[in-house]
Amino acid sequence: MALKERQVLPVANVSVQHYVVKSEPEAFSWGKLLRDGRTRWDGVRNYEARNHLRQMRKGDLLLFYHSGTAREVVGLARVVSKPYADPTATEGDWSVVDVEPVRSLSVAVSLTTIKAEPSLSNTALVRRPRLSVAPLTLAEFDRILALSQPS
DNA sequence: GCCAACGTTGGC
DNA sequence: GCCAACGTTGGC
Repeated sequence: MALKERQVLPVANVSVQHYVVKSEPEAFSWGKLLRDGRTRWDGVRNYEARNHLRQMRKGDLLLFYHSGTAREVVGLARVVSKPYADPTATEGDWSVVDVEPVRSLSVAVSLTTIKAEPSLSNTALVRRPRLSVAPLTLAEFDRILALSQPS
């Protein structure tokens, strides 16, 4: 099932990297990204998260997670720019990428579901709850997408 | 709303 | 360079 998913993605090759990005829906929601069609993923002020942003390439795939009240993965997005300097930063050395939605997940995958899944016990969502931009292995990415398929 | 986790800052 | 204080994030 996850394989079938990947076949319909616009960019599907082995060099694609996978990440999870978080946002509180009150601050910036998946729905807003769908409406806007594209956004600049700015405001990251954590070095580890920034370094992940800097490693991103065009075509990399992002799971979009709602933190705070929702606590679920709700969408699939992709990186559509190289990393570049965050124009909202008044001091310091921060980076952004531009992001576009690919599609909403059929069923949102809750943090509860993710925590109950043994194969996902090492994900940043479980182990690094405060890290807002984190890499996923292909297996983790595929597993979360598989959990989003209605049975 | 609380608080644990944890990253950052600044005094020494 | 250590570490206490502080601020922020995000789960509960």
